[in-house]
Amino acid sequence: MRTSEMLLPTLREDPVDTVLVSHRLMLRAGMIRQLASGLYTWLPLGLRVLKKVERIVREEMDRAGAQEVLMSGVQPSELWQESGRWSQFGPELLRLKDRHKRDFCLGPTHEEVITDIVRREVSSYKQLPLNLYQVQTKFRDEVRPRFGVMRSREFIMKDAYSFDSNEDGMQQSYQAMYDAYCRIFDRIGLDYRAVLADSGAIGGSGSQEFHVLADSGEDDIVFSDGSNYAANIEKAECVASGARLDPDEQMRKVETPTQKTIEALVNDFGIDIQKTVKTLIVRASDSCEVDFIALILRGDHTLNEVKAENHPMVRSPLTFATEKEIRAVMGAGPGSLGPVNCKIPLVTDRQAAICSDFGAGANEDGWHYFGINWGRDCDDPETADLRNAVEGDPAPDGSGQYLIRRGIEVGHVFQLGQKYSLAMQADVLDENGKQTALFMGCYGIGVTRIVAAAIEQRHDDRGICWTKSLSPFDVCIVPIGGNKNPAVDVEAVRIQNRLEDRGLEVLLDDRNLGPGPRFADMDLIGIPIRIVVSAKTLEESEVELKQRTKDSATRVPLSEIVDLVVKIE
RNA sequence: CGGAGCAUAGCGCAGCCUGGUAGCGCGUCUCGUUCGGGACGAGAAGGUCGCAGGUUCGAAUCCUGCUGUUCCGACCA
Repeated sequence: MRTSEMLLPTLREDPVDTVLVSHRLMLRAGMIRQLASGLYTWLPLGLRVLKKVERIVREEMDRAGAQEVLMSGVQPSELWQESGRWSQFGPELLRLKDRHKRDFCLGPTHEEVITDIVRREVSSYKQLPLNLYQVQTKFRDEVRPRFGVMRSREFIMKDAYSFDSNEDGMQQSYQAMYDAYCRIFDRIGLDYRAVLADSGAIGGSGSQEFHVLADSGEDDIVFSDGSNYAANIEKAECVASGARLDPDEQMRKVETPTQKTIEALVNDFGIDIQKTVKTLIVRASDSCEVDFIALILRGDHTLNEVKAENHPMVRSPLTFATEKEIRAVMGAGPGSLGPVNCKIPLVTDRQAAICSDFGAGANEDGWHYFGINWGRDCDDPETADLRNAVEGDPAPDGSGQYLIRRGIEVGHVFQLGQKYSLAMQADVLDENGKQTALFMGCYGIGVTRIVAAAIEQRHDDRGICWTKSLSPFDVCIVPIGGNKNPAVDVEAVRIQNRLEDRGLEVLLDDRNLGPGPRFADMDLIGIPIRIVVSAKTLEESEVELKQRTKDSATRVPLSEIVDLVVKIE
């Protein structure tokens, strides 16, 4: 390929309104252009990278025994009503009507469609296990698309679905996908971690996410410094550190006319923040006899909304009480709430439950109690894991302490179990001729997001630094001074042909520009190997070889250049 | 959905306050020179100033409404 014939609209200046390096570099390198909020056109250079990712994904999925299919991006509402998600999904599901006024949606995922095809076409356990995947455009009407293709509304995802007749089989299928994912991310060359995850609204039992570690990531990933334990902060278990001490103080009531926050309480009374608790009022689940319950956390901790929502007494979705509701049930406003004389059920975080001699609101405006002790001043608490982990927390397996890093979610594997097969009557006959609902797994990889994540991890101040596995071209050739010495251009083309004969993808930068802008562009678009052909080096039958991530170039005899380049990893 | 910006040539921006011929840099096109890290000269093209109303003799500029887009927050298999 020649740059003179390619649509390669590189930008010299930084585009405005780009927060992420990857977004800025993808625009500058001419990989993508924005069409509308959260919608992008992939230009030739970007598409080449995208296809590299897709190819690796396909090869490893095929190797793991999955079969590729392609499902419609537009889906009929009936299937979604059957699974119950037509009403569960919010405005993120883009709904539309056809000319006959029938309801459809743009598929944000394809569990319903795949379950439908399998229940129609698969009727016997002998046809299992089965794993079907596709590489498809998904659409989710994100509230706030941002960061270029990192969080766009339309994006390409590889989604796979496994079907087994029993739970054991499902777990084997899940493990096979987990292993395939590791191979995929290894081959792509990402620094990633597999972490435990909440299965969220999609439902099911086991779930792990694959995260690329990057400061720009949107998720907090919690690791143990002493073992392989790693989890999304949504999921990372928090155990109580230490044990509750015996009471030292008597409970006393203190007037706190202006102290409505933990911070004010700590500042104005000089008490240890770890000797305070805060009280949050949320709507109770339908199974409770009351409308609201109170969640208690230690003063320096924050509520983990996913954990809270998963608690049987808490309504899903998590709904905080309004100030008016709080006053009605508690008799005091937020800022003066606490466990003593609390009129509604309490659920207390494990760590808050081992506090002693602590301070909390008195459920009376303008008053707090200090020196509170569980069991003496209020009931012994019903405990649960409700808070977000913080660095230094003990790991639940006792192996060490938590560290927290940012991660970009690029893959997610779920054991769905029978959630969809039961809702949609996807059954097969088992060995005994008995109807049994399928055990499913689903497995996603954010293909477009991987391109951005790879750039987040591999770039410098001049531009992108592609790994060999993702680079849009293997080598670029920059001829210099061809206008003076025609041998330069002749030799550049000869090298190009010889490299292409060896199976490499070569970009020849034959634009009628000075060397400066061409070097800058080749650095920007990140081709890992650069060959410079100039009159100066040609006199000695040599060319210059430079690797994108190395500081200096080397001189190589013309006769050896092709063999040498082929060998570079 | 709350809050805050922005919208003028392909890109980046000035002009708006104080109404009166639409500008600058980069890029693009032509010719010539130039070729080891974003060259030089000469010439040229390119704009319903986001859209719709209003005020005015006259609106990019003032007023109203709308749309798009970005950022912060909430949200997010």
